[in-house]
Amino acid sequence: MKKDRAATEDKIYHAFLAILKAKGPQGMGINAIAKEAGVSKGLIYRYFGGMKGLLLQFAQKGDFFKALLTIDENIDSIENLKNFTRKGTKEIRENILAQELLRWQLLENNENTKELFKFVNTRLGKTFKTNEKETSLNYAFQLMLGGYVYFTLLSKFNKTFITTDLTSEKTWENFDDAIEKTLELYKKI
Amino acid sequence: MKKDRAATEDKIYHAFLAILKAKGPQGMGINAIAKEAGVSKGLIYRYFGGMKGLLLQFAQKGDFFKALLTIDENIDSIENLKNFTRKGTKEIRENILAQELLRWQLLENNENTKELFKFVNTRLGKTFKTNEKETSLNYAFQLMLGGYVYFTLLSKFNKTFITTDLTSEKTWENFDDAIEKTLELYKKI
DNA sequence: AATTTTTGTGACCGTGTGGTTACAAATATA
DNA sequence: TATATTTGTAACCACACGGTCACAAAAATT
Repeated sequence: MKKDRAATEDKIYHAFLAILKAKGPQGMGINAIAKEAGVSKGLIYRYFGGMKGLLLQFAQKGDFFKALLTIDENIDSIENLKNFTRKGTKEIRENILAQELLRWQLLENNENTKELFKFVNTRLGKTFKTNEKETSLNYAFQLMLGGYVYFTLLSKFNKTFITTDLTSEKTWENFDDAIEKTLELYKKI
Repeated sequence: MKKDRAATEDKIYHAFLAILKAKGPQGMGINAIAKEAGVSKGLIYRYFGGMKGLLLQFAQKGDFFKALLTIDENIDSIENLKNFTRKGTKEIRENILAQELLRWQLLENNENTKELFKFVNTRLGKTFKTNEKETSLNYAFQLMLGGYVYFTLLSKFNKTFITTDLTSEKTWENFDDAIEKTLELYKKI
């Protein structure tokens, strides 16, 4: 049998990503990862230091919010907010890894995930620099983005939110338009 | 030993509620409920038909969104939306049972929870009658309410969202104000 | 070539899970 | 009072979990 530590670590790490994408935080576990990687779970402890170390590695590599990182425009004007929104909402709905991370944050914050979430938040803070002024616009914008995340996460297991069809592409366009429209209303005052 | 089926069923049901409130969907399980109720778990199967039946019972009793049910004003004008918002956001942040239900909806939708969530949604649909016109206002309002829910759920395990302090009462007032302000902007057009 | 170190495996442990069942105690019925 | 029925318990099952460990195979070192 061929032995290659680097390759094995890779297998483990990518199995971790695959599990997170496919099963979400619920399906995440040492056994599942080991099985997916086709490797003895002892190696996860030896090479990564168990789940905690694995999550830390994931955090430091930063394999999430990838596309959002390319947005380095300052978000100070409403016009820039609008640009950010389109890219941001698109990213959120396409990046399943990010979705599962955001879902995870709603479930727990234990010794294992603590460091990971700290990384996630600083990373988010870097890209999502709202103007620090405590304006209604700022809070309204945060609420709408939060709602976008909420509905995105909800859509995994629910077809509708009350009467709103979460499976329809038109719905998401309407959400986008509504954010834009709202920003324009604030622009006028 | 005294034997009283009705009393036992009550113990089980209230243990279920207590567990859901205290531990959330994650801590929910037959063993935990039986232990909390101080009763043999076999009775949960005999009297309720296991977790599925227990959830169904919970759904039919409708012990959630209690306060929201008292809001029977029609939400057709923006002024009514504003009233609804204050009461609605207050309810969301105070009703822990509702929070854990909403959290649950983000995690799974299996054979057990299926019927429960259906009930939850129809119940929500009854109280949360937005105007069915597909206006930007409507979508913006939904997004902001969704964001409110999102941040509420997030606040259980996270002190902040990026730089926004989720533990500060002022923050939630700002959110409320932002919604109201936004609605007023829409009112003017 | 002989020895040490690294890599990988599979069995094992304790614990917790959902679910069933045999049996005893209490209650209702006759 | 004797008999049937309901209520409750505790043991038990198979399984999955995280975690450890002794041991063998491969690779590196001497």
